[in-house]
Amino acid sequence: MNVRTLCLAILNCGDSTGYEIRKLVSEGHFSHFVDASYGSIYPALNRMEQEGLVVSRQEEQEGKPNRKVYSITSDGQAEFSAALTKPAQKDLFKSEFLLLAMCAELMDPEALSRAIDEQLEYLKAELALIDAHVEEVDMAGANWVGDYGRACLSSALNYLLTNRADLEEIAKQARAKPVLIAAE
Amino acid sequence: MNVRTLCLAILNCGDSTGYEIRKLVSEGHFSHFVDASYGSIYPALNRMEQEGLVVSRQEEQEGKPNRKVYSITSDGQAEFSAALTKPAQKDLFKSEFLLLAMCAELMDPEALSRAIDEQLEYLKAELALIDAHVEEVDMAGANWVGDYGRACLSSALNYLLTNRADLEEIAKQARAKPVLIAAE
DNA sequence: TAGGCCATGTAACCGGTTACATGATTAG
DNA sequence: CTAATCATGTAACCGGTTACATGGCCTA
Repeated sequence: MNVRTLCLAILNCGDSTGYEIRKLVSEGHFSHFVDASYGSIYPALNRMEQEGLVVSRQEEQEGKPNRKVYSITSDGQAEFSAALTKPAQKDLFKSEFLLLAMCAELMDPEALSRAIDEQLEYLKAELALIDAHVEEVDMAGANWVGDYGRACLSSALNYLLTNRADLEEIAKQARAKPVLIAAE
Repeated sequence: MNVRTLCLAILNCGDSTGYEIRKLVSEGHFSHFVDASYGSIYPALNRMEQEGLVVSRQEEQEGKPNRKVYSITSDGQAEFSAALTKPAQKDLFKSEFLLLAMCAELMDPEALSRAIDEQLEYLKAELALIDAHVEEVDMAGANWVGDYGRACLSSALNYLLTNRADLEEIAKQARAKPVLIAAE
């Protein structure tokens, strides 16, 4: 899923500006499963306007800069539909924390404990964000997606809380033993 | 986490070749939370050898091409430790499926059902992979990480199985009603 | 005999981020 | 007076992927 299609998806739900799209995808209720920055959103919007997939109008505001409000066209909707029809890409998940956890035996116990604390905070923050966003959004799918996210995050959180000691034990015991590599 | 550090992490667990590293990170037991391809692994390994973070030796094999086996040096271990000590990057999660789900009301019900089926298959396949990998690996952290993954994936799977009908209903009802956008 | 696995590597490309430029307004 | 928010945009950079080149061996 490239930024282009992402913008179409959001504009298909209603008119918006580049600024608002960025907020949605990197802080708002879309931010849990997509991301994009100004540097990719604005050029994408401009190019799509040239191609006739979206149109824009200037909106003046008092005390604030002008907004450039984009609307999706029927061509844009067609392109978006086409994107929806073909099989979705697989989820992408990258976790530095799990890499650390995998290498627990090589880690300094304190550094590991710190990493666990941070992961715990991160998971809690994500859960809180979902709660905050779901309230303020009225898309039909949003609640469903919110609950999906809660299910995953809370089971991760729960696992981490109840099993962190086991992981920390691995780091401690490895530290107690003489390092194997040195023995070779 | 860049490819460089990823290679160091793996070499810190034991000697390996570029070919093996790629297998581990994109098909093996690391593939659930990291990824990298030949085009980034080989250059990273070469550069790190120049910098003295790793060393290599040729190993001849009968009936197969030579292997270039890399070992981490003490300089490499130092760099890796440094990377472990500083706060880990947050998890990165991108999901085209959740984007579709969010836009359920705009989707063709059949396309949505297909997407759900595919997501279900994907989650099952990931779970099966974990089971397969955990058996063949002896790293201390691997079981812990495997269980973490199972916790997340199985709750996602479970949620999807028990709640897919609700999502499908959103798509169907939106289709039944006249499209709102057209009414504007 | 075709295709897949082993194994290493490179070059072109690309989708994106980071950092910057600009500038008014409002809140602390 | 400072920092943040609103708002749009660009240019340089970068980390990575894709696709290709090479070539022997093994399996269907």
